[in-house]
Amino acid sequence: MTNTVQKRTLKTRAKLLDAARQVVEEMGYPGLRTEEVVKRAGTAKGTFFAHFPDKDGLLDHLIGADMDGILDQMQAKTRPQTVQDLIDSLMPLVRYMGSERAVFDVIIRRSGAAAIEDIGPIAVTFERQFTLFSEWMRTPRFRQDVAPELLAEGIQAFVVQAIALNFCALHNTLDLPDRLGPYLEAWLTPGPPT
Amino acid sequence: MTNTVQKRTLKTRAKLLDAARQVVEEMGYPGLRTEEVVKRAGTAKGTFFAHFPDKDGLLDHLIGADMDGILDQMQAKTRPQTVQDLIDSLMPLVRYMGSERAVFDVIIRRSGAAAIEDIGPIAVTFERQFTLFSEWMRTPRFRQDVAPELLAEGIQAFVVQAIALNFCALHNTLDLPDRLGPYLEAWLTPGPPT
DNA sequence: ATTAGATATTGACCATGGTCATTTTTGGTG
DNA sequence: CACCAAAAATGACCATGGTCAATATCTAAT
Repeated sequence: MTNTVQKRTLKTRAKLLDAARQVVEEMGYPGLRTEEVVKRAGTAKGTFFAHFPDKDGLLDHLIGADMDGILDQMQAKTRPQTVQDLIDSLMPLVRYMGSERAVFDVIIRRSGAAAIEDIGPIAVTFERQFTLFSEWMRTPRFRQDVAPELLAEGIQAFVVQAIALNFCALHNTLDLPDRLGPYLEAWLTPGPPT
Repeated sequence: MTNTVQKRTLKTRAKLLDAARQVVEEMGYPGLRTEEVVKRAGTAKGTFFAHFPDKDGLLDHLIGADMDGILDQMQAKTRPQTVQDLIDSLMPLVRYMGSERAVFDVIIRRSGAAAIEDIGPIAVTFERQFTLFSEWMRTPRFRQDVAPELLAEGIQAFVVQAIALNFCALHNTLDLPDRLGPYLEAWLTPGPPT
């Protein structure tokens, strides 16, 4: 019994991803149509859905790859020493996540998965974030009364909150770093307790 | 020039909402089809979209109404005095928000709006939450070094985070209140600073 | 080189959300 | 009551994501 991935599979997948990037470039995420992707890739529609479970699956790959690149940059830097430092380090990721409503929506939808087998690239980057942030928190510069992992999850929560509020007409008065600042100050370097 | 809302408008809208509730009852949110709603309401499809901007708009109303009811209950209670107390008060809302993936997704998508004019029922309940939580935070039982409003936004962020992780295969090991506990302890009653 | 079975591709087809020009109903006015 | 303009309802139609039985292609074994 053969059970190999054929070479053309990788080629076709690459063609689809390239075509998709091109379409996003030209029409933006809201203008992305599977028909158009398939047309440019020179494949049939069915091929698309043999490679990706659905349109979200494609977006997951495109956006996940971008996020992975940003995380590479972040990982190359030294551990942030202050909250301001942390925000500076976070901003590339935060700006990307909040760059478009369509992007943010996909990221939120795919940041976790109901089953292990459909964990996609974005969900993987969230695990990477978690690991990286946990590592960053292992310093006396930030509060020591709770585990670094908990602090890391909190950072993720506040990043999402800040971006979400920034998309909201009632709350988009503040710039992203200005919104993130108070959250993270309060979370990571709390003042005197009551 | 007449410029009034006709009586039948309200009737039709009520029929649509009733029909929708019925369909959700029978098939759940994932099984909700506009065709089915319209059929049961005895109207044409176009009528549906004259009353709601899109399917999400209908869900916004259904879910927003539920959340409003829960907030009524919460508002009737006295101000929570401890984190555990707070969690108990929050749980009805949290359980509802996390009851189904489909419900959570709509809530997240509609918790804010890009333009004032398309703020829907769910977005309104998020403002209500914010006001209520801010009020709850006006007590020396919780940390005093940051504004109650900031604490309130943090509570919202952690509620969303807890529910999101609970839907994720990699993280759904903890029960919701057990996940929320550490977050809110750390957020509202931080230990000795570094 | 042939063949068999696994793997990949195809495109007609379906399901469903959403549109809009047309028709019907409403309620105020002379 | 008859009339009219605004408001509401209609349903054929469109756009687009997704399916699947049929077909083509690959690869390994002989």
